[in-house]
Parts: sequence; C-alpha cells; structure tokens
Amino acid sequence: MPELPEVETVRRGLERALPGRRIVAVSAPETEPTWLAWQAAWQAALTGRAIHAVRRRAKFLMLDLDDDLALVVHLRMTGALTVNQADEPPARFHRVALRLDNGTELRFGDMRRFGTVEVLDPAGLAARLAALGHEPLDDALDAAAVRAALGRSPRLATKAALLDQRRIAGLGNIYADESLHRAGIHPQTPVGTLTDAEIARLTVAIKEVIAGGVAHNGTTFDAEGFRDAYGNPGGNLAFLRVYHRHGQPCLTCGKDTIAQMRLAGRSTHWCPTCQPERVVSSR
DNA sequence: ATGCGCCTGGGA
DNA sequence: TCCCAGGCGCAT
Repeated sequence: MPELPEVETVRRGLERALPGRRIVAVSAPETEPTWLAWQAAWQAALTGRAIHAVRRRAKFLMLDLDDDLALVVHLRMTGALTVNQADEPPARFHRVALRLDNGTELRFGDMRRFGTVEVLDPAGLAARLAALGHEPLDDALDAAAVRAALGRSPRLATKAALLDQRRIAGLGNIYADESLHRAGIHPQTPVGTLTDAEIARLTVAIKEVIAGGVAHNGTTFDAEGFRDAYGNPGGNLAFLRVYHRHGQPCLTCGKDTIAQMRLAGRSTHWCPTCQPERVVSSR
C-alpha cells in the first residue's frame, strides 16, 4: 500500500516525464460510469493546461498546472499513476487517462477504488493539506517535535499515534511497524509513557525507515502490489524486519519470533524481545 | 478512542 | 463462502 516512500517513488518517476508537458485530452473508459461522469468537467478544466511541477506532501501528489490549479491525487490502497504510450493497451484496473502533447498518457488505475483524483484551486489545495502533521524527513521534525506531535495521552498507543496523519504525516501500517521495531518500542506503549530516550530513538527510526524506503523505491509484496510510474516494483521488501514476517525469526535479536496482533484496526507486527511490553504497575 | 464502511481480489 | 488486506472519513 502506498505510504510516503511509495508516493515519493512515484513522484520522482513522474518528475522525469511531466514538467513542461501540456494536457490535450481527458478520457475514462465507457465501463467506468463514475469516472466517465467527471470526464467532461475535467476535459474543460484541464485541456490546454501545462504541467509545471510534481510535488508531494505526505501521501498526496500534486501536479501544478497553469492558472494555479493543481491535480491532486491520493493513491490510498491500490491506486497507481503511470506514464504510458498512448497506444499501449490499458491496464486491468484503468480508470482515467490524461493525454499529453508528446504522445504519452498519464494514467490512473485503482483496483479497490479508494484512490482520489481532484482538480483544486489554491484554497482547495490548502484545505486538503491543512490538517497534515510533520513531514517525516523534515529537519524540523526533531525529538522535541516528535514528543509534541505524539502528545502525552496515557492511553493512546504509540502505533495508533504514528498512523494519525495529523501528528506525523506519511507513515502507514508498514513503516509504522518498522519504525517501532527499529526504536525498540512495543506498539501498544502509551505515548504518554515514552521516555526521552525512546522518543529520541523513535525520531531517528522514523527517518531511517522512511529514507530507506525511498532509497529502495518503495515496498512491493507481489505481482498485484505497488508499482512506480513506469510499472517497476520497489525493492524495500528485503529490508523489512517485522512487517508481514510474523512467525519468522527476528532478524535483529536472532532468538525470538515475530508476533502479530490487531491494534487500531490494523495488523501489527513486532518482536517481543526487541520490543518488550511496558510492565504496568497495578498500584 | 474505537469501529464501521468504502471496495475488490486472493486465499483458506 | 467467508475472511482478510488497509487509508481515511465518519459515526458512535
């Protein structure tokens, strides 16, 4: 599922192809009534406009267009943005295509239909991004900022806090689990009980895990999984230490088995030795 | 703070 | 046939 590293990987791919291109047509398949319904409005809004830049904020992609409009895409679970030759046959879950002035198309596909594509003006874009918390790789996100962002609730599980995009934006289930493992923090640890040392480790862990994911072009599990703008899988799977590794030996301590539980509605993976549960006093 | 609904394919 | 995967908005 696309989290910050996957979205950044897509952004980097799009940046090689889109800036300077002009949109010449918008089309959706006849078999896609919901996307077809937008076709005329998007045709009017987008045709003739040039793409100036491809930006990312958390898991949002923004294509800056003429007249301060932006095409804003969120891939959610299974969305994909690809650059294709216009005469290539569409992918299985193709939803909408922007025809460009050089014979290529920017295509959006989405198996589960959770993804969103919007055309926004500056006010609309600002509103869309307003609630997002810190960008993980921002230098401004130091330990003090992590402490402030996570808060001091005595009950909120640290993993739930990491998934809350209003606190730190861009982590999803994979990189939240990986960050907690690297920091040696049990996922259920209440944020209010995190020590300064734990916050410091978590801050470094988040940055390393996210930067590693970006460096390896994102995490791809299988043939249906994440693809970059040119259809290539990412290589970060080999670097995961807990996610989807339940029942397998811990690569960090070598003596325990990765455990799995349900937390905040998500499948959660951790090593009981490397991430011991906080012993809670009964008095 | 928790759970549901959205959506679909794949696996048990 | 049922359950699971899960980002996010919304209801409870």
